[in-house]
Amino acid sequence: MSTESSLWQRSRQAAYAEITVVAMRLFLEHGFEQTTIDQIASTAGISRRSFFRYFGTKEDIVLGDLASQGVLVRDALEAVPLSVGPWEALREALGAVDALEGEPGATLAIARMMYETPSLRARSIEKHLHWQALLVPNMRMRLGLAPDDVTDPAPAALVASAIACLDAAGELWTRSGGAGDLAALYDRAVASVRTAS
Amino acid sequence: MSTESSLWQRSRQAAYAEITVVAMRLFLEHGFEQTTIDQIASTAGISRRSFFRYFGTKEDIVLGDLASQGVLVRDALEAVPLSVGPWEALREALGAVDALEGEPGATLAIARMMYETPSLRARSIEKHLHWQALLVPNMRMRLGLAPDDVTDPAPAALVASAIACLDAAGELWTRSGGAGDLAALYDRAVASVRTAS
DNA sequence: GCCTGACTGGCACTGAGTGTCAAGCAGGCA
DNA sequence: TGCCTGCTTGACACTCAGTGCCAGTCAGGC
Repeated sequence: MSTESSLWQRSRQAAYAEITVVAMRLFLEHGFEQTTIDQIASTAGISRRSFFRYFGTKEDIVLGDLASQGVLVRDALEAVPLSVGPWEALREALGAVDALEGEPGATLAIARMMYETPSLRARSIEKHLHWQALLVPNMRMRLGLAPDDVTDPAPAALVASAIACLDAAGELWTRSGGAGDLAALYDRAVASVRTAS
Repeated sequence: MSTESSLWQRSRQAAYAEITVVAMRLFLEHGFEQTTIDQIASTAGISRRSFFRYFGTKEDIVLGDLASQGVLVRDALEAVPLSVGPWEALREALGAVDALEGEPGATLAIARMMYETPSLRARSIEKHLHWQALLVPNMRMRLGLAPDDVTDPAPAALVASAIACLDAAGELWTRSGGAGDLAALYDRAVASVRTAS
C-alpha cells in the first residue's frame, strides 16, 4: 500500500508543483489580483474545476506552505529545553522557518507581493494565527501554567508578540529590498518590545 | 451648506443604522455566512445595488468603518504627551476604542461571530494592520527616531505587539463568555510580554 | 418651468467557489 | 483477456460577492 500511495502521492505532488510554478510566474508577471484562476488553469493545462481540487483558494498557492511550516515551528519549539526562557525559545523556534528560505530573489518577490496584496496579507496573518494556536500549549507549559489553564492570556500574548516582531522585521526587510539580515531585524524588534518603558 | 449637508448626512446616517440593525439581526439569527446580501437588502427594503453604496462588503457591516476607527486610535495616541512611555501611551490609545463598546451582550455575540467566521477574522486583521500603519509614525517619534527613519523595526514591533496583546485578551474574553475585564486581561498580557525572560 | 446634482433601482457582467454527473484511466482479479 | 472497482478529471450549472453602466426620480436653485 505504501508504494501505491507513493505513486499517487508523487503525481499529485508533481501536479502541485506544476500549478505553483505556472501560477507564480503569472503572479509576478501580471500581479496577484490581476491573475484569474481561469488563466492559471488554462496555462497549467487543467480545467478550472480541477484547480480547485488542488488549491482551495488562489491565496493557497502562495501561502500553502505556511500551514505545514506551522508544524515545523511547533516541533522546533518543543525541541528547546523547558529551562530556556520564553523569548529565547521562540527565537529558536521561529529561526527554524527562516532557515529554509530559498533563493533570496524569489523570496523577496513573493514577500513583496504578500505585503502589497491585502487579501494575501490577511491570509498570511491567519496562517500566523494558526502557528500561534500550535505554539501556545508549549508556551503555557514553559510559563509554568497548568495545561488546561486557559484563563491566562500570557502564553498567547507572548507567542503573538513574537510573531508580530517577525512580521515587522519581515516587512522592513522586504521594503528595504532584501538588504540586511532578517534575524538581526527580528532581534532588534524583540529587544525594543522587551526594553521599552 | 452645512444645513443641506446635515440633511443628507442625517438620512444617510439613518439608512446606515437601519441596514446595520437589520443585518445584525439576520447574522445573529442565521449566521454570518448563511446570510446573503440579497436577504439583507430585501429585508431592509432597498435594492442589492443600493446596499453596496452604503457598505463596500458584507464584513463592513460588522466591523464598521475601518478608517474612522483607525483615525480615532491615532488621535488618541497623539493626544498622549510624548513624555509618556510607549507601552503606557499605547494602552491609553487602545483604550479609546474599547470605550465605545455598546451593551456587553451584543458585543460578546459580535465578538464570538468574529472569531468564528474566517472572512470576518481576516477583515479584522486588516483593520488592525491599518491601525498599525497609522500609529507607527507617532511611535517612531516617541522612541526618539527621525520621522523619515524607516530602518528600525522598533516602532512597528511595539505597535504590533500591543495590538497582538489586545487580540489575545479579546479572544480570551470572548471564549470565557464575557467574564472578566478586557482591560485587565490586556494589562496582564502586556505584563507577560514585558517581563518574560 | 427648467436645470443640475445626488440617490436609486435594474441589468448585465466578471470572478470565486461548490455540487453533480458522466467519462476515462489506472490496478486487481477471475 | 475481459470485467470490476476506485479514483481522477472535465464539463456544466449554479450561488454569491462585487462592479460598471444607464435610466428614472426627486430634491433644491435659478
